Amino acid sequence: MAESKVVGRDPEAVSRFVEGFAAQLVEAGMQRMPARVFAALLSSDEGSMTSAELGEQLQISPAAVSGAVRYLTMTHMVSREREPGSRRERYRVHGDQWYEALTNREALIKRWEGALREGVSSLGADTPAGRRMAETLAFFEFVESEVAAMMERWRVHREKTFGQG
Amino acid sequence: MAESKVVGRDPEAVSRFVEGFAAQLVEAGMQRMPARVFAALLSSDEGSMTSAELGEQLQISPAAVSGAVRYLTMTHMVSREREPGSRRERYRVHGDQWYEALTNREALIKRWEGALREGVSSLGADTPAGRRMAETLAFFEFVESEVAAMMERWRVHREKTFGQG
DNA sequence: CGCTTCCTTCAGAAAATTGTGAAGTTAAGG
DNA sequence: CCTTAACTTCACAATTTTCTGAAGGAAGCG
Repeated sequence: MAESKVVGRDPEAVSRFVEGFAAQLVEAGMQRMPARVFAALLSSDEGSMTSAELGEQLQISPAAVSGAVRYLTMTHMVSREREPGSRRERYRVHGDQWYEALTNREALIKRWEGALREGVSSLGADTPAGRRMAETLAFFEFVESEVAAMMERWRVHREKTFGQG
Repeated sequence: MAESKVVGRDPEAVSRFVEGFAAQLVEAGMQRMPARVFAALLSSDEGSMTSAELGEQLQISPAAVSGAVRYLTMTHMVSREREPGSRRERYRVHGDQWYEALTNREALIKRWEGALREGVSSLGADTPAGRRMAETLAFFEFVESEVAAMMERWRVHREKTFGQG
């Protein structure tokens, strides 16, 4: 289209993507509003939006934005910035920080490991069930150790493919 | 304790583990009943239980067992077996098949990739948002390719540690 | 120093999810 | 072939979750 440079973004196309991608995230277990907010940020050209912009695009109240953003910052998917000299806050999805958040179920896995350890000792390490749980525990420990290395390889791969972006 | 060989399993300790581990799985996004059923199977010495046994241990109706099991079999966390010459069904957690299910968000990731691809082309590969999404897409493709290799390394590691179990 | 703007918190209404009982279906065993 | 045991499906009730409007609080700007 001739107008592509200035208008560029067809709001309808953006919205379609946002809602579609958010729906996938919801199916993966994320709450609806955090998912929609995250998808909106991901599809913004700046990689960041203000609370008001989010509210308008998603047709939700400031309260809903606030709740979603609280969740997203707590899980490190999004960071908040103060626009200098303004009461406005910008919410930003960083280039790669959120990849880690998505895969980095660190705290979660730690707790699973704790629960499994307790299971092994309370059911007995010498019982069939105890052995099965010990093996499960070993699996998680293994994954944990591998993920760090994998993310490092990703960083290398990413730089090769996209430059230091 | 002297009775350890025959009684062995303190039902209360088992229940404590089951409910505790299930709660962790719930926090990770799994539905309550599937989580409880899965934890119960995991902590059983045979690695399998009948519908009736599950209903009794978890104090839930046959309908709830049925629903939970449907979910678990669909996600390949559990397999079902017919007890030969009986109407009873046994639900089993296999040694390692479920590890894969847990990490193998294959179908899910495929759909994310689809949604992202659509986003890249509808927002334009030459826009900042498009580039960000292309990079995200590359990340998922990278992870997908790495996970297979990681599971292979796990199998080797597992055999070394536990024998061919 | 007070006004205004923006964000957050809170209580409650609306909506979605979840588990049960009851009825229905399939298949073993006499 | 009929009986009966076991699992599944369905509709509904109860709980839980989710989002909103309204009130409250912090921070720039005149």
